[in-house]
Amino acid sequence: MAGQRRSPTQVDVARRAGVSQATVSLVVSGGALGDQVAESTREAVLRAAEELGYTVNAVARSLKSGRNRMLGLYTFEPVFPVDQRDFYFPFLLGVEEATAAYAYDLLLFSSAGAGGDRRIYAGGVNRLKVADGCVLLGRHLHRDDLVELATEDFPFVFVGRREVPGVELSYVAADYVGATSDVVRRLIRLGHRRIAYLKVTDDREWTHDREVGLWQGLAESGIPEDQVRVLAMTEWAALTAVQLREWLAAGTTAVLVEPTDDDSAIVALERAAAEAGVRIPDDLSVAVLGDPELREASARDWTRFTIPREQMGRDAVRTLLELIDDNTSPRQVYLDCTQVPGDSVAEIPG
Amino acid sequence: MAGQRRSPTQVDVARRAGVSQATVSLVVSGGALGDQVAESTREAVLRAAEELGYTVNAVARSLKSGRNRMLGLYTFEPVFPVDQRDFYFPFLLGVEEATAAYAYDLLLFSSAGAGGDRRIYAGGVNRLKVADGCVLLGRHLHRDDLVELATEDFPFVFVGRREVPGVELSYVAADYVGATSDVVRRLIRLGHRRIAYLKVTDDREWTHDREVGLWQGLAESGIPEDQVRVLAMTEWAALTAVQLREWLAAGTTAVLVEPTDDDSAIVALERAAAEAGVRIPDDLSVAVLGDPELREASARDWTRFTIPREQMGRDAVRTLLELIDDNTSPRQVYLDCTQVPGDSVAEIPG
DNA sequence: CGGCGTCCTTAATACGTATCGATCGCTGGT
DNA sequence: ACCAGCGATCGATACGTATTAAGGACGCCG
Repeated sequence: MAGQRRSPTQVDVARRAGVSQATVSLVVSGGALGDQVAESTREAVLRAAEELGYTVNAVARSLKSGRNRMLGLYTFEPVFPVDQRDFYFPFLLGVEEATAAYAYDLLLFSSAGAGGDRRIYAGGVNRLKVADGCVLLGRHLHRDDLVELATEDFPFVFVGRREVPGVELSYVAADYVGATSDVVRRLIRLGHRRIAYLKVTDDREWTHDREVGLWQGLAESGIPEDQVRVLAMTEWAALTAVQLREWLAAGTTAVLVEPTDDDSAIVALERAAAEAGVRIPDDLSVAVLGDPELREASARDWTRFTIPREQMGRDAVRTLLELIDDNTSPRQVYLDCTQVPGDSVAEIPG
Repeated sequence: MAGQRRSPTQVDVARRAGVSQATVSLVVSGGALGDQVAESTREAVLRAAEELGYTVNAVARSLKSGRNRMLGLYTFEPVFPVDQRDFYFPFLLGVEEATAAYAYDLLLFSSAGAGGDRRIYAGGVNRLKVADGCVLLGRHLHRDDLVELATEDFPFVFVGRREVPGVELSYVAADYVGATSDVVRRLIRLGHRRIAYLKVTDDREWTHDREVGLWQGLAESGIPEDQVRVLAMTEWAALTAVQLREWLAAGTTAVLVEPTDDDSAIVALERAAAEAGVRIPDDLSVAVLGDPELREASARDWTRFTIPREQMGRDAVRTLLELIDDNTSPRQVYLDCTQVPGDSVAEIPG
């Protein structure tokens, strides 16, 4: 029952077929030279392999060739994004789909987070290398790990723009700059002139890009920058009914909101508006700079843009395979977001 | 930029530290003998490793040890169940969770289905063996593959009961027999005596178990078997308004429905009932023998039972690890389903 | 000063495969 | 009869690590 019998190797097959191990390798893995094996020999080998129940040892093979036909997926998030409600789930979907399409297998590095903090080089070992390359994911990344990965020349692609000083990374990102400036230009076109911006303090790439998009949208519309009131996340305690009324009194007609993990900004804004008796969009237009989940938290059809998450996953895989196969230098890919009109933005008459 | 530089090995580190490769191995992988390395040597090695950016090669390591700390997940379904609406998705969730909990990585064999039909032994190669063991999934399995897997002594666990003549498999299954007999006994208790049963023709384990549960429930309630009218799937064309009225006329008060991939049985039944002017549950009680998705297809809260899918995934992993670590003989695990009262079953007045 | 044990390090080997160069047998041409 | 040429096969080696048996340095005791 429980023999734990060592599975047969090419040597076993060779012995049985009366040929050398090299010949067995030629037959079963038949590279370019696989044709030059005599038909009778091939049959003998295959029969022996069949009888012994031989199967190729993928580990040994990849030790030799350095290739595995496996792509890794690693996430810096504390828990692996398999939950369908998770922000990251669509990325996973896209990655899986593309991986399968290219006839690779997908290795989920779930184990990495078992002990709390997610590090690639836990215990000095880089498990990622079992795969031919790796797609990375997550907000809470460790830049040191990325530097180390890059210096090792290990092929990887981040989903989302990530910058590390002194290193050129590959990533597939949503074009937040373009999407945000589109939103701003649209607001201006609708007659808005004074705008508030609820910003995440944590100054990471995604926040930075939205801010750049904001200024860019203003510039392109010829609106001076001092027409914008920026409220950073630490100041959210200040996002009260009083604050809202004050803004309105000062002529503010629209608010841009950057979504967060928990979408608390949107919820806070909605609550403050309700308290202040401010109607959206009649008294105040609101545009969300992204694609919040907001299952039960808010039923409203916000004016927003959606991030092409599945597509980002697919493109990450494609880019990764280019890195691996063509050994090209790092690439940065940007994908357009899709504007969703929604009903939280109104026109300012005349 | 794109040097594709070979990453440093223990040999490189050894050279730089002025010791042998074996010593490096002792230091970095420090087995039981790791302590017997002089402190000065250890420091020198670690420094050299640090400077070279050495990381252990997981492939080579597992070639040596025969272990990988990877579990595989393979599905016989045509497309990998990453879609959240998929029947199989919760299994995946459970498997992933448990895998991570045990600090293993999860290898999704997505590639296997790229060329249409899913076979484990595509091209004579058993890719599954890269992993230490494998969880299997899916309705459209190839029993030959299972036989071959079993004869190879490769550890694997099926999610769902699967039987193959002459081989003892491991699986984690939902207790369909118990759940169905519970439903039947409940119907009897409510006064139902003549019952119809809509059965999937394709006689597989899951159908068989429900039928066994049906007869068992009847027997335990002391109801003769001829009180049941079985309608197999091929006869669904017969599931018309006329048929329904005929049943009612013959005294049938309840219908058991086995769910299918597309839940077409339920939809067909609901449509026929509407056509015939038969109200559920007033004129006819309906119990679903399972856990249909039915997103838009039917809004009703059917009387049914739910399959503990995530738990099955978790238990599959646990069982698999027992097979691997303790090298035990095959195990079969059954998990209880949960009855959901719903509102499609009514009492028959005394 | 020899013998012995302790502690540290190393050489050698195995894991299973892929691949290159070498070899061997054979045919056909001159 | 000899050699070129070719097709088929094999021997040897490398991939990077873990492990075991053996070796060497050193100190301690008699």
